[in-house]
Amino acid sequence: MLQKPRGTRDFLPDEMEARRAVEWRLREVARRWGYREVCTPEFEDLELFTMRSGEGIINEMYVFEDKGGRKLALRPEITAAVIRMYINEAKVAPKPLRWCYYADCFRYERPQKGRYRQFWQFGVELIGADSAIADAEVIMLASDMLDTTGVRYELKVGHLSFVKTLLKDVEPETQRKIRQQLDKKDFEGLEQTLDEMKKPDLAESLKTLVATQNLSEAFEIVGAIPERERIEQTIGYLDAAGIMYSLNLGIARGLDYYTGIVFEGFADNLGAENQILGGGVYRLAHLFGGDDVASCGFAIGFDRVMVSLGETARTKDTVAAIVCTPETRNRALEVARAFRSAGIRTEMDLMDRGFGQQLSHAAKTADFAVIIGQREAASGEVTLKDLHTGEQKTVTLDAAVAGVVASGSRG
RNA sequence: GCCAGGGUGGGGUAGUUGGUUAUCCUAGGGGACUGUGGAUCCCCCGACCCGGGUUCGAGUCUCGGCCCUGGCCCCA
Repeated sequence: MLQKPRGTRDFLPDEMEARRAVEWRLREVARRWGYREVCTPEFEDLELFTMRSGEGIINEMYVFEDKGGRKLALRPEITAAVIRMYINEAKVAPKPLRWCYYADCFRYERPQKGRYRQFWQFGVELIGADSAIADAEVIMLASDMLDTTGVRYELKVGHLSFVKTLLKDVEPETQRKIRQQLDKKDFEGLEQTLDEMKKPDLAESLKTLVATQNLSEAFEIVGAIPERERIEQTIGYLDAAGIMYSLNLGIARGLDYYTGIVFEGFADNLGAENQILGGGVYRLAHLFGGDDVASCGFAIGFDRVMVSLGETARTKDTVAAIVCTPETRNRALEVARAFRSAGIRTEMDLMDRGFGQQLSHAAKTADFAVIIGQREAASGEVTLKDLHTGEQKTVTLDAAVAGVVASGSRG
């Protein structure tokens, strides 16, 4: 038997409905904040991704050559494509741009819990607003969006300037290493690295920095930094808005293009792959030949959110099953159309089942049976049977539709 | 890329020291039933992940691969 490709998944209707429900809640929150949806190609020039991250990531991407010999890649993330799109199509649009997207991405990695080779991200990008309130808005939106999914999470907010300032005399390669060690709280490795550099005194400062929840203390450690006022303002807005977050100045993020505030969200009931959100302030456009516009954005790992939510109760469609005889089928089609026009999911027997079998099947798959036999066809009424309670009554078509609609709004 | 545990009808399972046509439940389809439902009875459908090896004989032993689950690594 043919298998689906490694790391991909099939979604049956129940799961799709659950996913769409969460997806639409996210979209609705984004809409309320003014973030409008965009869509970029599923594949891009390979260069778009290597320009930013280096050739190394080719190993972790789906890369292919098309019939014209172009080197292409399935998108491993969306931010680069959105910024390319901004430069191509929207450079002169009134700033700021508030965009969001929901899209699948592809990475060639070893699958495990919460990590798949095709996965979905819901993200936002705020382009062209370079201010404390802009940074705060994106973090507040992140918080709002995670809240609406119902997932239980922790939001960590940091800023790259602290560590960068402390390490400003350190060569880039070592900086990278130290930031990773900080991110992982690998203090032994950190001390070793600093010893090798003959700067053991830095270890204490760095360790205090990543542990502190106190912004003033952090500023004392690093001394004067130009971003101080903006950071204080951003944090001030978050506090005033009552956003639940914790300060974590050791957040490294993977990439060098982040320049300011960074933040990450973690689900509290997942295993190794528990990061469900990541984002920050970055400058990327100039890499792709655009202006040096400041942007701030984040992406939510949609699949991990769904894993974290688990088998939560799903909103179920109310289903009406039409039960009829061959002679009354035309009338039944008319009745079905009335139910569908009222927004009710309505299904008819397609297998020439007998009357009793239709009911038997309806009892398994529907909430209501709408019975149209000879008697109902003659009188112009329908018999509406509530399949949960067993109650039934013969009423007008309008009354039957109204009854089913009312039960749907109930619950 | 590394480590561990797995893979028998759609789902869940049994399968003895290797031994006939692979067990049971469930789901699905058909029938009985003929205008009131999940019952009952009958019938049908449908599986040993793939390939090599050992053997008279492999679901079972062995090797390789594929896939799944969890962890490491990485994480744009």
